Amino acid sequence: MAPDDRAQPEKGLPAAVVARLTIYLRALNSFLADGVDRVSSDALAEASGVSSSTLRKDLSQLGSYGTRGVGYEVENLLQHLSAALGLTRDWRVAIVGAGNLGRALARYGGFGTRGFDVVALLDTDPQIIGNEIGWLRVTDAANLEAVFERTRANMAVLALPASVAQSVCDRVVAAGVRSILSFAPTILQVPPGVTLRKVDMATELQILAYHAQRGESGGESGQPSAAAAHTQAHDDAARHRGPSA
Amino acid sequence: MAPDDRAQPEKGLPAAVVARLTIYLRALNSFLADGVDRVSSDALAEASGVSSSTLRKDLSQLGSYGTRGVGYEVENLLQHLSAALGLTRDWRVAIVGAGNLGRALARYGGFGTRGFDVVALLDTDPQIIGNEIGWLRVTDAANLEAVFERTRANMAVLALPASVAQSVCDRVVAAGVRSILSFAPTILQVPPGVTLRKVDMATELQILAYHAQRGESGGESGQPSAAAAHTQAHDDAARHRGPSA
DNA sequence: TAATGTGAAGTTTTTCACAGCC
DNA sequence: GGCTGTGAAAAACTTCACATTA
Repeated sequence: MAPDDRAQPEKGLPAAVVARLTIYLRALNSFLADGVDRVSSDALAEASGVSSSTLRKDLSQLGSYGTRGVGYEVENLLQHLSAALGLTRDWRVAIVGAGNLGRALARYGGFGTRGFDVVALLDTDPQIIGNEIGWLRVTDAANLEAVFERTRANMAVLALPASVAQSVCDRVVAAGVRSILSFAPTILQVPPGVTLRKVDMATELQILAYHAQRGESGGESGQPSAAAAHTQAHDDAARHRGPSA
Repeated sequence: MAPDDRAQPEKGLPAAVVARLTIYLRALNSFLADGVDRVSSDALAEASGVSSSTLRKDLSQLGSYGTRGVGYEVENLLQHLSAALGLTRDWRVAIVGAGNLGRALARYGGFGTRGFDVVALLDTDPQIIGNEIGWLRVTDAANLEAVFERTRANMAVLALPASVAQSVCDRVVAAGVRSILSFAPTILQVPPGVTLRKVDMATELQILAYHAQRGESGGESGQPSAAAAHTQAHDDAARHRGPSA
């Protein structure tokens, strides 16, 4: 049995690849908006800021969605990438923390590519609870568990000060959420089976500082390839372990 | 051979290492706040969510700042990490875009660990220009070049809609900034010599979706090590090329 | 004795180069 | 002819294991 083991998005993709797929997705959407029907691996790689070999290797892990001698059909590839990333179903996101950042995120209408519904916005501040932000009303974080159950939120975005981040994170996990995006400037611990990603301006600025500090070294400039001409930084690496069994 | 090529922070650190240094920095600050004087590589690794071998390898690239049989002095290591990351000098950050996100970032007082001064906040909206946000007054982005020169900003944070991000980015680069952190949900192209990092909720959610979609696979559970028990995702990878000469 | 620092081994990721197909 | 898909080579990164040193 099992005539074809290839093209199994369910099988487990390297973290670095997943991170790049999101970039390709954005580049493809951009091409689509410009009315471009087909792209070559070179063109897409250029727009994405990666090498064309990396791009082809990445895409080949999902299956053979290109046509030799021609390239990739933008819309088709977009479909397959979306499917691979799990964007065909809808995700219900609860934002915890309606301070400056939480409000900004909630109002951020173009919530990336669609597929992510913000279903709740919570806070503990009585002055903020009840306010209308975007299409949402801020609910009391004291009822976090109830709100998560009612809205069936399956992702949480933490827009909280560092001091309360861990305890709220624990409650969110206890409420059954296993995908968390934290904007809190602190290290969080989550149990196995929960995926946590972290976005942090301080970290990013520090990395920029490192590169700025050492100035641009007098690197050699003989690279005939145009593929390395631009600069783009991105992230990757998400670890998680199996269920507690 | 080559008796001592080590301990040269100026020599170029792997991108993955730089990303982790920022985590160690945060963990160390946390230890410091708790009044802890010394940490072992095991303890610091645990708090940072990495293996102790990785931690020691990383630190050894900076030099030998630990004491065998004892561990690392928190304050001392903090100093050395800060120096390695270029955080001993001050960086002047201009935030371009005073919409919801830009305002949130500007008000974000604990700007990570200190070392980053927000020196300007710019926008094009006449209704926003002149407003006071935090300790700043919003200035007209039409004068971007003048503002950057006057404030001697050497880092820029872009909190802009995708539609104008590239053109503003170009102006920022033309103004001489070579370190840019973009929150705009779009791919940006910058010339060689400029370091760009990108923070993007859509990307992060998509990566979470991927992991959530494939559920937690029934991985084998025989790992005796406790080092992999928690989950933390972080970023890395920043490419840049030599000066335009 | 305890815990760092580090060569060496192992694993993952990227690049190369070209076979295969349109 | 042109461009994808992919094995093989190269590079980067992580883990292991232990010599080393306070």
